[in-house]
Amino acid sequence: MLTAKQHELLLFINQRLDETGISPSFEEMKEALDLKSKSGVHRLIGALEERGFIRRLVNRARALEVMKMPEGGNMGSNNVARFAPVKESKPQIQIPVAANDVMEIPFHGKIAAGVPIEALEGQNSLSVPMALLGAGEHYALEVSGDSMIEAGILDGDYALIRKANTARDGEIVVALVRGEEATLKYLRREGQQIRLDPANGSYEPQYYAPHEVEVQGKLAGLLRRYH
Amino acid sequence: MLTAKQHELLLFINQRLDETGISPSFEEMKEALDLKSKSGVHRLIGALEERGFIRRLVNRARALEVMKMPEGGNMGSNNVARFAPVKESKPQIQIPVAANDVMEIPFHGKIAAGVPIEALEGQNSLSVPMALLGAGEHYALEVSGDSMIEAGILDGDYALIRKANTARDGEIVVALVRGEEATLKYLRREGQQIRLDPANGSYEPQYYAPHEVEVQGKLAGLLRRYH
DNA sequence: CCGCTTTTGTTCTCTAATCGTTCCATTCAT
DNA sequence: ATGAATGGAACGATTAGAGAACAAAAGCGG
Repeated sequence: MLTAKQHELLLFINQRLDETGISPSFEEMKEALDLKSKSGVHRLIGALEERGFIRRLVNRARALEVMKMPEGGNMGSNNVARFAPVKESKPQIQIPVAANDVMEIPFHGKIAAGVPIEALEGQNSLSVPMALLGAGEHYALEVSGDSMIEAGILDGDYALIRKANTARDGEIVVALVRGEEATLKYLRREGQQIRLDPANGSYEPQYYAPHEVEVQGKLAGLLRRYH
Repeated sequence: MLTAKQHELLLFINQRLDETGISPSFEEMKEALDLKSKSGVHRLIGALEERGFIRRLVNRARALEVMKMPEGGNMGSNNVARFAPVKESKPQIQIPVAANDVMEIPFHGKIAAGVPIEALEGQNSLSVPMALLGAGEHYALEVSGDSMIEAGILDGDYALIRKANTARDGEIVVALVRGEEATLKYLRREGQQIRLDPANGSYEPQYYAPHEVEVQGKLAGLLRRYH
């Protein structure tokens, strides 16, 4: 895979990086390889780069980085046992996912905005891993307010909702109340009434007649971003 | 990868972050490098950022963050055993998936499992919307336990972690304690001590000496699945 | 909440030294 | 000889240091 000189240079670079953390300059490499011109180093670097052993920023001073070492070459400063043969310790480029475990779902704006959801159909969409969703049709909402914090749902979170007209007791649903207000709540039935339960001690459960509440979907997943 | 000055500055930043938790200002860095103008510092910072060693918020005071350290450079707080093999010193490149705004990140198992994270490198991976991540290298962990429930992080959630060696006060980090136990906690500095704060009234904050705690990353996002 | 001051970060211009790139002549080994 | 490796030197780009003016945040007092 490598010529003697290339191997020697690679070893030198790695050693320097390891000892000082500073890449050698072409001049220094020239010295180390006992060459009399930098042009040779330039070619060797090119070869090493082409073969994927090093990476670099062109035209930048001392901007070398060792990507992998040939078999037998010790690398790294870790004095601890080296578990993996160097080879596999540098998984190279990550293979792009075959877009099939990802799903684009529409983003419908904020919930608890006092507006029925369907109203604000934006064309924004969000890509989410399919693993978070099940079968069925989904959409996303941004959670507004703190009424569900005790369920670990915070202001600003993105709720992934599976469309549904019904839900079982205790599930978290998007409920449209009197055609006006969409909220995310625990759904519970109590006798002839529907009870929407927030998960926050400072809010009270709300009771409605069945015809006042329309289930628009149930919570299937949650995304949060920490800035 | 680095020139001498860049290396020196990086070491200084890392040390300061490690000791005080506060990034140095340009003025302080100027002094530390024995310069007479801040413009040089500015250029060095730019170079370090370009090379991925630090991250920063432009126009924000003292908003530096060390992403990785060069080989051979001792990373401040870990005088403790370093278990992680080479991996972390040579991060692989994360490639945004074809046109989509989705990224594959490695899944490293459960946290709070009593084992350093790097140790249980599976090759599992998770696709997450890029919108949830920022720049940098990320990985995912499954949250185990209820120590962070008051922060809306529940048992079974997937935490998306951005690799980093430092964090600011109040951030949620993956902390490796004494090289043994990895936990997700609020990081706070109290005098000469590191305080790891759970978000659960039934748990007590824990105090450690700086060298006992190694920050392995900070919380960047969260995924949850409702069955 | 407004305006003021201080701190901190950004940009620009010069100058000098270091560093990387390129092209071409030369040498070496088969 | 002939292809590959080497040497040499000119050239251009980056890095670095200094100084100053400017812009943007943060803190403060009213």
